[in-house]
Parts: sequence; C-alpha cells; structure tokens
Amino acid sequence: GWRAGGGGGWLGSYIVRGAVGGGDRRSAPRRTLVEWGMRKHVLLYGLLGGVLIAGLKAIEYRWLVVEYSVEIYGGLVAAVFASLGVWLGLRLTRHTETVVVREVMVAAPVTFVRDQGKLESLGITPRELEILELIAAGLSNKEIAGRVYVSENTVKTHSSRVFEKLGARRRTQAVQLGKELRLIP
Amino acid sequence: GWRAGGGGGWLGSYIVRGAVGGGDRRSAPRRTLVEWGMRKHVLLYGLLGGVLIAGLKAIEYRWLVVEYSVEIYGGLVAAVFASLGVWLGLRLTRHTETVVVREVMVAAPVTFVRDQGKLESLGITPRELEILELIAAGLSNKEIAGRVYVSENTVKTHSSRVFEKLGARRRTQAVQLGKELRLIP
DNA sequence: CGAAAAATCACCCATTCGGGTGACGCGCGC
DNA sequence: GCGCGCGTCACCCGAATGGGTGATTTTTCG
Repeated sequence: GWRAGGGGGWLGSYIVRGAVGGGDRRSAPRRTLVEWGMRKHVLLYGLLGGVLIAGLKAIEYRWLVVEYSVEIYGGLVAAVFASLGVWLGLRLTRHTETVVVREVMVAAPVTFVRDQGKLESLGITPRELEILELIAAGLSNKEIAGRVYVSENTVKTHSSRVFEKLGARRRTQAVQLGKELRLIP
Repeated sequence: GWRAGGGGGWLGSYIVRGAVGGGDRRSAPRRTLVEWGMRKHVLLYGLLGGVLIAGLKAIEYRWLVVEYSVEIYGGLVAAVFASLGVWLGLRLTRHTETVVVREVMVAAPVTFVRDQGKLESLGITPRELEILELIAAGLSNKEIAGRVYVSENTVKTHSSRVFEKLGARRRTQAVQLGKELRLIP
C-alpha cells in the first residue's frame, strides 16, 4: 500500500518549485502578469496532482490488480504529469511573441509645398506664377488670356518675364524648370 | 517489487505517441524540419525514461527503503516527466513567432512605372514616346533632331503623330496629358 | 516572301510663340 | 510728390510650332 495524502503533498510542492523557477527565467519582461498567471498555473497543477492521487487511491480499493498497481500507477503518473508539463510549457510560452517591425515603402500622398524662397529669390510675381501654372496646364496664350480676363498681349508679357527669370527659352522648358524648382506641382 | 523493463518500455511508447500528436498539430507548415526535430525529441524522451527506470531499479537494490519505494518512485517519475514535459513544451513553441508588419510612411522614391496598356491602346510607338519625353524635357524640335540624329522634319512628324494620338494641340498640353496618363515621368 | 507597321524626310501654310520696345495706371513707401 | 514694382496693353518681327500631304526606306511579323 501507499499513502496518497503524503505523496500528493510532496509531489505538489516539488512541482511548484520547479515550475516557478523555469517560468520566472523565461518571462522576465512582463513580470506582474506572468507572476499572476504562474500562481494560477501552480495552483491548478497542485490541484490536479492531488485529484490524481486521490483518484488513484480510490481506484486502488476497487478494480486494480494489486500485483501490477505499481507499474500502472507509475505509468499513469508519468503520462499525466508529462502531459501537464507539456501543457504548462505551452501555456508559459504562449505569449512569447517576437515582434518584427518591417518597414514597408508606402506611396506617400505627395503634398506639394511651394518653394517661396526660390520664388522670391527669382523675383517671380504672383501673376507671373499664375500664368506659369496655366502654361503648365497646357493652355495657349489665347486660352490663358480668356481664362484670366486679360489680353493675349498681357499674357505674352507675363510669360516672357517669367521665362526670362527662369532662364527658359520655351514654355515647355519653363514648365520643366518650374517643376524642378518646386514652383508648380 | 516492480518490473523495470516492462514499465520502461510501456511508458516510453506511451509518451512517444502523446508527444508526436501534439507536435504535429502545432507545427504543420514546416513539416520536414519539425518531424526531424520531433523524432529527436521523442528519442531523447524515451531514452531518458529508460535511463530513469534503470536508475530507479539500480537504486532499489542499494539504498531505498522498500516500504516507501512506491511513493518515491512515483514522485520521481512525476517530477522528471513533468520537467521533461515543460522542457518539451518550451522546445516545441520556442520558435513560435508572431510577425507584426508595421507599415511606415516613407517619402516614397517615386518609382515611375509606365502604363504600357495605355501606350498600346493609344498606338504610340517607341520613337514617338521618345520624342514626347524630349519635348517634356523642354527641348525644341531642332534640339531634339540633333539629339536623336534625325532631321527636324522627322521630329515634327513624330510630334504631330503623338499629339494626334493624345488629342493634344500644343506640346505643353501633350506633356501634361503624357504625365496624367503615366506615359512619361 | 510580302504586307503592315514604323521610321524617315520633304514641302507648304497658318498659327503660335519668343523677344524686344514702348506706354499707361495703380498702390506703396521714402 | 516721386520713384518703383506690378499689372496691363499694343505693335512688330523672326523663329518655332502645328497641321496636312506625300514619299521612301527600314523593320516587323504573319
């Protein structure tokens, strides 16, 4: 015969110490949460051990053949505690996440900011810039004149001035330079 | 007394089956590697179990008081298998990584991708596209002619065709449309 | 091979563009 | 008040551009 009470208590305390030591090393960063989880696990573990012992003791007086009880008992204990160990191990490391931050190139919404400094340094007036924008939009001088309600000659004057200030000899070149210098989007 | 040989073998085979089942469910994706690791673990596990049984049997004939051998045996088995279970559980889930992809807004190096579909649907030839690009760069027909080693008349023909295909009436408009349609950067 | 597509070049004509000059009015600051 | 910057407009002229037609050569592809 074997004494269930003494065995159960001894086993329980032993496992408790082992489990606490292992868990504490692995989950150092989040101490508070893990410690609570550990206690819960330990309690559950000891409880299950006690239930097992009690169950085995009850069984002993009913069905089991005495001659093989040691073997069966050892096997059951090993199997159950091994399973519990695996389960506990999985529990302990279930939240061990390795966060991998991967930077992904995302097309940034191109917010155009006009280079006011370059604008002033070149001496380009607001009206001239407006004409340049309309030129960049692909409008002819006549169309621009109609759009801003001035004569075509005025548009030509403005465009000539802005070309001169940009150092451009053609309107396509002016557009190209204007985009490069961040004067127009 | 108890029979170490029979007990060891029975325990070993039981644990093996339990461990294989658990590991197989959790690590389905990387089957080959894990299966090898599993076998290693299983072998190690069984081996340790056998060693334990053998050790216990040897100990039985030397020091231990027979009356308490069952209790001690059960406790040792439980402790060792519980530890092994924890260890095995940790092993099995050690590489469980949760990859968190965090998208970061980065000033996108504007990778221009030409819209080949629109290019073909409009029937714009490579040469015409080349001329359009040079127009967008702000070059005159004469400059383009010198750049690509053809006569100015040829450049005019190409530009006329590409204007017609784009529905543009001026080169600035053609440039604007070309950029909108993602034909030129 | 042979047809279709692409590339090349020429000529003509009208429009647009670029450059230059001159002028007028308006608002702002010295 | 006067100068200055800015915006406006006009005229002239040469160059560049756009549009059309026609033709030849080269490349591509069935």
